[in-house]
Amino acid sequence: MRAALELFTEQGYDTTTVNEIADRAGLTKTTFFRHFRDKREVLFAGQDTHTRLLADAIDAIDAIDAADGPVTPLEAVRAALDALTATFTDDRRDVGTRLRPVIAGHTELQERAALKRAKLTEAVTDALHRRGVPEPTASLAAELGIRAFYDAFDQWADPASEQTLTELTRRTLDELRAALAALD
Amino acid sequence: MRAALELFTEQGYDTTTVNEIADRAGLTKTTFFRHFRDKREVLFAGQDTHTRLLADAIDAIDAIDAADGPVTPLEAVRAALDALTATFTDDRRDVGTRLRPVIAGHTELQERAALKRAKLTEAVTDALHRRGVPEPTASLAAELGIRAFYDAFDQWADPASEQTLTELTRRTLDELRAALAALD
DNA sequence: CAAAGTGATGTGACTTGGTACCGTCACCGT
DNA sequence: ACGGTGACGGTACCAAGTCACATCACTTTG
Repeated sequence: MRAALELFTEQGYDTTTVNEIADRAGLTKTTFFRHFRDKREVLFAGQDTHTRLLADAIDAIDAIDAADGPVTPLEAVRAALDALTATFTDDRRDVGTRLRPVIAGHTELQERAALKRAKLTEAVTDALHRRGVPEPTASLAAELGIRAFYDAFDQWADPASEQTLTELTRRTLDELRAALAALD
Repeated sequence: MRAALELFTEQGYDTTTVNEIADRAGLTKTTFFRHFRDKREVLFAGQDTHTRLLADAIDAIDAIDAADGPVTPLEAVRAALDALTATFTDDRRDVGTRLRPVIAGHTELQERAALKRAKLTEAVTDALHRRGVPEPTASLAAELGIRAFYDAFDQWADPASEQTLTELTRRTLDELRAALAALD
């Protein structure tokens, strides 16, 4: 993954061949494809981790319910986002910074990103279903939360920003919720 | 496009080569790629038409403003959806019906679909911006509308359904709006 | 302790999506 | 009759992605 990101930023995404990536990593093309479904996937690995993080956080709420009374869907989403964003420590910020322009410049990568986002939303939606939240409330809450995450990530990836991704996400979610009330 | 959809349903998406599609259409591989960016695109052509339809409908509202007073963002979105869904006449329903399972079975196609959806949302968002709707209101209204369209399309593609896509979309949008109010 | 199993990697051949370049042909305006 | 334009065919080529087979380290088992 490191080798790939380096080469992509050095010489561009489409002018880098999988063979080059594998060479720099000290591997072969075949081995590369054993770890990544395709060339794009090397930039999006870790998605499974993220979906699990979100789902587990929501599933873990049950214990709290009994103690502090019912947890609303948006509160559950907030908890899930806290769990997810906590893993984005400050030393990984530059990865996001370098990743963004590469994705922005290539449609095939935007497609993968769009699907990954949809899968995250789906994971949160399913987890909310497991808590008994009905449709379409569950997916609306999920969409709002995931959107807050992505909006916040965009700010976080900016080197000028100094806040935690957790803080940014929380604030963004609050702003979105406020804007919703004014929708109609 | 017809040749492609036929072959995909007959023998599966990945077992059909571009050469076969071109052959059945009486063309060559080269000509195929002159019309479609890649193999997937043959199933998603018309996206440009849809984005233009949505954007134009919203841009056309200005004339109405003066007459009947201000139009809210969601009303503008509703008008855009009416313009879009009006083009899905009943004789095109079976295309949607056959398209759905093909896309559902292939990740690469879901990616393209996810990006197309994002692009539609973006088009609506931009059009709302042109009307002076600020962020994040504009994109929230856009997301809600596009989601209503896709949810409704899913019902419409079901052969059992007998309603117009316009009707289904309108009703879905109303339901989503109602669920929003109950979000928190 | 040897044999067999397991999992990660390498090797090379192959298919196919996708691009580049060039030639041909029809149509159109002058 | 002439040159321009646009759509198409043909060929060669590159790189993504697959597959079958071999190797090697490590572990499990009799």
